[in-house]
Amino acid sequence: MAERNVSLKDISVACGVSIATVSKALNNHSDIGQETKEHVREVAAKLGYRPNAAAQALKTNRTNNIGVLFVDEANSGLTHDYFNHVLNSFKKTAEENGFDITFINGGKARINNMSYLSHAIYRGFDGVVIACVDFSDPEVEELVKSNIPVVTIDHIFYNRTSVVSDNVNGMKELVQYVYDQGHRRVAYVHGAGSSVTQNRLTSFYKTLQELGVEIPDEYVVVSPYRDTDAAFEATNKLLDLKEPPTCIFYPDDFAALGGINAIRQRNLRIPEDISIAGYDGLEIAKRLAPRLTTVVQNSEKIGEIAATKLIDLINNPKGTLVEQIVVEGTLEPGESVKKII
Amino acid sequence: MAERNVSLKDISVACGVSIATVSKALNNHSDIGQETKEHVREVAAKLGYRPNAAAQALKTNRTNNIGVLFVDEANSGLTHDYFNHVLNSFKKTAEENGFDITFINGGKARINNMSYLSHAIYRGFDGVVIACVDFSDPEVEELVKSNIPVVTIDHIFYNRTSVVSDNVNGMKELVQYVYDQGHRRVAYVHGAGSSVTQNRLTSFYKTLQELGVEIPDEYVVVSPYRDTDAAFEATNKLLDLKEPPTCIFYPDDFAALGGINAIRQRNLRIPEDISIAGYDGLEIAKRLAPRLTTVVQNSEKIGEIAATKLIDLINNPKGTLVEQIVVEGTLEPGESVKKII
DNA sequence: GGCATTTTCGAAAACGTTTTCCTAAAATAT
DNA sequence: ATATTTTAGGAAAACGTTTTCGAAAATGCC
Repeated sequence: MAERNVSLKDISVACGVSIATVSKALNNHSDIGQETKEHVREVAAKLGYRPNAAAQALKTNRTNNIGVLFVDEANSGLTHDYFNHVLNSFKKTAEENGFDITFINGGKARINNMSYLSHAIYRGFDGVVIACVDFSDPEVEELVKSNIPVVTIDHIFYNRTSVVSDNVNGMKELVQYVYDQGHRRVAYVHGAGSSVTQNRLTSFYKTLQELGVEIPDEYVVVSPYRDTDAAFEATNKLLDLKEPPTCIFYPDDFAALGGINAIRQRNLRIPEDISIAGYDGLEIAKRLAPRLTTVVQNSEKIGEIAATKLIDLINNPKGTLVEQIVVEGTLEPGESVKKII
Repeated sequence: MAERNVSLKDISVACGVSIATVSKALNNHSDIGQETKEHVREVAAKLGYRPNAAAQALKTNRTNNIGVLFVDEANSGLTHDYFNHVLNSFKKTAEENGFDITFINGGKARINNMSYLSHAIYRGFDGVVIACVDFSDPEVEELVKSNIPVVTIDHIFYNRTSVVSDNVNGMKELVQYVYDQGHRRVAYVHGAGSSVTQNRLTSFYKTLQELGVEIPDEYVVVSPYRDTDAAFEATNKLLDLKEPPTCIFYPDDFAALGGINAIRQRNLRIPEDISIAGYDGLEIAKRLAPRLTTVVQNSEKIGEIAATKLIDLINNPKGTLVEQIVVEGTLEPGESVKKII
């Protein structure tokens, strides 16, 4: 930080014009002559000028910066295999539109112990994307009620645009597929806690009901989302039943790994002895042997749409309508569900 | 953005003191009386004051913001399972120290087509962490030669502090382990391109040489890092040899999955018919059956140290010494290497 | 009570922009 | 030739802070 960065003033003295002229020339205003524009730009380039984001933000109230709220219970937002795909896609299209991305930090590690909203105001984010958090957190609510443009992912707030994966339809297809393979005794390891998993569970029940399949209460057991060890336990519980299921649904692919381990430990084979299905369509689902039957969520599209919508909102806060966008997933049959008869 | 945010001036009129006094009161300067301090703070809280980062940055030349350069060839930075663990850990300790994190965007999606350095200067990052990029990129070099505090991860630049995973020793232990299990015909799928994979390869050669094991040239085949399909092909090439290896090393756990698929496709069993080893220690390594023999890198520690060192550098640019920190990994024996004899 | 300190506070400049008006000159019209 | 319009550029305020320096008020000391 020894030498100062070159500023508009430096260019202005080098060019013999005013600061205003330099600013307007660089921003291509119409009230500056063509040759002065070119001259100013040349000198700016020669001097190695780079604009100062802080000064611009201070003056214009625009930062070209989007806040990302991406915290889950385990504080593992970035290592969450589904959400980091969403985020990566979000980041890509945000950057293509000239926006940077910075995290709104959570947990106890806050700057100055600021709330999410305070943090967003402090940094002057033009907009905020919320995903992968505890949506019942009052601080999230505070943020959602603010007048900062917000897009939520995989959760719907009244009066805010959101983009959600179609868990209802995805689960419906998955259940239908398993049913079509002949399974009637199906169990569900339910990853309680979020509207996402709740939607999946509800759809699970509803679809089976429509198909005329009844499932005993003990076929539905709760286990935290994305927790292989808990899924391991839950699976054992199911396998210990006097009449165990022929197929087990997991709340996510990762949890399915826990199930696989429990099953293998009993020297049972997948899918010959018992079938399983995951959800998410993570990379590993394809790579496992046997390939996991799952629903692959279109994380790329979700991130892209979220970014596009948020930027629309930023550029036109009043004129952009609030909407709920549902992104379809696709059933990936895999090999982990056996065809019965 | 309807209503203006409350500023120091608002507090100053509400309190009947000057702006300077308000600023000093909030920043706890010693030349403000205790009661005025308290009064100012009360009013500030009541009014819902939040500082303005842009104004502070403009005045102080500090942003409390760290730039993250995290781009790989496939532009999959965030979905890279090793690096997102590193980043997650980096983020955590940075935030604990009052720093935010924003990405320096790469690819063709640059704001105003700025170079990495320009972007960093534009945003006024207090420091930058570089990882997971093409380190031979001239733009990276430009950034590294600048006077912005920089810490690099898994790559060493002269005169910059770096924190690297000990790939040399890790690979040495892994080779030694495989050797101890009785393997003498070992092959290597080399993920060319980075100093990381280069170090692993070199260590592979060196350790075998020390052990008196010679390996034919065709036992080393190149394949891109983290590419399951390419690893699939590479594995097939190795299995087609008249005298195939008894154990295959992969450049990373992910690539190992490609190998597993190739092996399984031939109805060979792991490890009974052929042994394999990965590198990285990703979550999946533990979850595969059989559990993958690998070296687990201490991604959490790497991220934490990188953040700590960068912040040291930021807070004391002259007084902090440049160093290369090597973080040990740990051998995870797993079950994918068979004991011969 | 007078002097020297110490404490407490404020005026003002500065950081690097953008933008609103305003003016002077140049171009055009009459 | 004069009147009118257009074009090109500048002065200055403003955004919200921090910080320097100086001044006034309070306190200490004899």
